[in-house]
Amino acid sequence: MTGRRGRPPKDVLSRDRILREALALVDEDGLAAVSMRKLARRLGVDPMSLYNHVDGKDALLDGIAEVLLAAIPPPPPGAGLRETMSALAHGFRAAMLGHPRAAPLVLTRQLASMTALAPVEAVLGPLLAAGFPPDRAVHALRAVLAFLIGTLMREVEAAPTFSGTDPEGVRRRLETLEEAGLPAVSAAAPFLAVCDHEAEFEFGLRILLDALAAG
Amino acid sequence: MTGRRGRPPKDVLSRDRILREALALVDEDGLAAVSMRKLARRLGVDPMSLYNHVDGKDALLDGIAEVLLAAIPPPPPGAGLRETMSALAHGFRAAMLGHPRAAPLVLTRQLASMTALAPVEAVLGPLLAAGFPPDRAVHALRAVLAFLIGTLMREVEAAPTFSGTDPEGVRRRLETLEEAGLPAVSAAAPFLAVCDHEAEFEFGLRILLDALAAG
DNA sequence: ACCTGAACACCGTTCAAGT
DNA sequence: ACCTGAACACCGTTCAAGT
Repeated sequence: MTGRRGRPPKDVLSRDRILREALALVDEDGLAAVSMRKLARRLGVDPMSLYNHVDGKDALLDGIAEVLLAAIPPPPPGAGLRETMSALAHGFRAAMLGHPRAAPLVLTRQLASMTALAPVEAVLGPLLAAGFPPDRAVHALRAVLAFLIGTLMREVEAAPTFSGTDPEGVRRRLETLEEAGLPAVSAAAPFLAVCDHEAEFEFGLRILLDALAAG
Repeated sequence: MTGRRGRPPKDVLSRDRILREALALVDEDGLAAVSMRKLARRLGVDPMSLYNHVDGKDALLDGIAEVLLAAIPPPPPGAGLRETMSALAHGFRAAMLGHPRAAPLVLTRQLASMTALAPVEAVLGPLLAAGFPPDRAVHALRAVLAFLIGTLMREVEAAPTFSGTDPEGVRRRLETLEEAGLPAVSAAAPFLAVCDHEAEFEFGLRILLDALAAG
């Protein structure tokens, strides 16, 4: 009952509030725009106050990455191996696309925290239950994860025109590809000039899950 | 014959010399240490002189990435589809491992230059020759590339201890994994605590090439 | 055409001081 | 325990001046 009457107890600083505001800053202005000073300004606070809750800029970026990771929903409990892996892969993608400008933090950093271990457990459980020996289960997990990281990196870094929405951008890209004078590139130019990220994602994921089911 | 007598014509600045020195700087001190000023100091030149040859820091980083890409050897000319793709994949990996601290520049950036198009041509040619329709050839290329980017990112960002060389680091990691109290993670902990990057690379590559050959 | 140096508007972080 | 502000050692890049 104490400290909670009248208006809220004060918009006090906290690790949580700092991370939320930092994510908003990345969403709005991109990763390059993140600075301790600018973040402090947004929070109406002295830059050095942040250091009471966050262990420097690098730890701040790790923190943002963990917020993104935490947004991956757990897979449906009763599901089989393939459905579980597919659900987690789609959940991962959705979490990254929810904050495309922050996604490279997840895709680029080696995260050691517990938050990163939850999805690992969620994949490994069904793999072991399906009879995979632990070493092969880890192999499978890592192969799929590598693919996910690679495709999502392409998707979030891609210029919006690469998705094919902007016909002028596509035309320019087509032109560049043809001008290169490389025969195979020219022949495939219409397909190189655009990228249906979702289709690429589904294609690669299917191939990998098929291979794991077979192998 | 002019300007080449006595000692060399002067250790003059050039885009090439700048990129080589920048790569050396990344190799020695890491990406975070790269600054226009420090690079200029190494070259014995005013920072602003760099701008006569390179279009700012971002273009410099793109330039370094292109130097790395250019180191991928062309595949053996007479080879079949699978051998060609395998050779390029291994060449890509070798190029990144030659400069692990600079590799994220390649793995992270969308490169539009001609240098990036040469390997694409080298893959697409055999794919089309093998009868792949252009759209499926591009699909295949992108799936493999996504996997390569993901695995190599893991490999170059990994702490050296993750490779299993340092038994003390492995023990600490094992402990963390067991302490998490996640059953599947605990069961697979010995395999999660280390990573044989080469084996992971070969495993994923084989799966993908098999799938493409079959499909 | 290329190089220079001063200047501007920023950075992350340490440290001593406050409450 | 948390917040502050000055200070230090840096940044990338613009601009006017030199050769």
